[in-house]
Amino acid sequence: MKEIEKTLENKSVRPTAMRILIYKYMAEKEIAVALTDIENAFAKADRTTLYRTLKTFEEKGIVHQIDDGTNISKYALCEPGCNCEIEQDLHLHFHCNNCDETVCLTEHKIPQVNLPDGYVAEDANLVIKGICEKCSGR
Amino acid sequence: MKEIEKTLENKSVRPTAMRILIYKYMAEKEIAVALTDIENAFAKADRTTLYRTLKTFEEKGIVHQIDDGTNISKYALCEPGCNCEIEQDLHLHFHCNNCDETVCLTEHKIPQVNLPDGYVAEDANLVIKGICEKCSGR
DNA sequence: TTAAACCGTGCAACGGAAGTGCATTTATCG
DNA sequence: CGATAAATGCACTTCCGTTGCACGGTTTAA
Repeated sequence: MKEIEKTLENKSVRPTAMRILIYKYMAEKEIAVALTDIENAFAKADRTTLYRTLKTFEEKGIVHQIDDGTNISKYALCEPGCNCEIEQDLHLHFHCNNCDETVCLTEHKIPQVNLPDGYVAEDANLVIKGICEKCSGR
Repeated sequence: MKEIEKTLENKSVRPTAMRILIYKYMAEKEIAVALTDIENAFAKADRTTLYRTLKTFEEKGIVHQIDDGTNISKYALCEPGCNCEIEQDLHLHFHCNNCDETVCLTEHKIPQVNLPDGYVAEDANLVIKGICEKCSGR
């Protein structure tokens, strides 16, 4: 718990109770979460607060936003040392068509792609869809 | 014009006036279009019709849906011989951070990715974001 | 040919999610 | 303690995707 406080402070985010709880919630979940998920988990909290908390976390590099093709923004904690903004650091995401969960495959980086002349890459997003470990029965 | 009719019929879609127009519009545009784009282009047509037309087109393999990370579904015509459903055929998409346009890079396929044990890939989506040819000034 | 079935289209409305403005509370600093 | 800024909560708006229903034209079957 104290660790979370420290983590937030290191990223220059004030460790309020709400923020610590949200961080904790995301740390326990191993999958990417949507705003609605957090909303349901914390019935007490207002959606706006959660919304802005996620925005703040994202700006400060605490979480990264994931677009898994469901048209619902998901978020996941950045691994220690994750530099989302650097292209080489971009890992891919896996979305399960069965359980509808999205996970970070942190170890799997997005392969380098050669673009046509004139195109400049700044960011990349790769989502693989299929059946996840849990649902495939290994 | 007659060609479009034929194309639609070949895909077992009845070539109504509306559908031909929409097809024509998408063929002329070289970028992926959102429902709203079409809506603005055809002020007369109802949103629902366009929506369902796109759905139909998608089911019949005339267009493919593109998720470029803007949380707005875009659509683009399939190239002749495009088999969107087959993983090997998946091309990548480029979204320009400047002009906000999304294009298909049909020639650029999504590289094969090794997944952890237990994960089964069925589909993939790769979007590169950056500056497009037009905006980079070559 | 006429009736029935089907399909395409249009109108209205709903629901979910993102986002904004403003008031209020809470924390920080002098 | 008081002033200032940050965080939170409430209300509301907008946008997009989606659905239900009704009308009209076209196709199909008797």
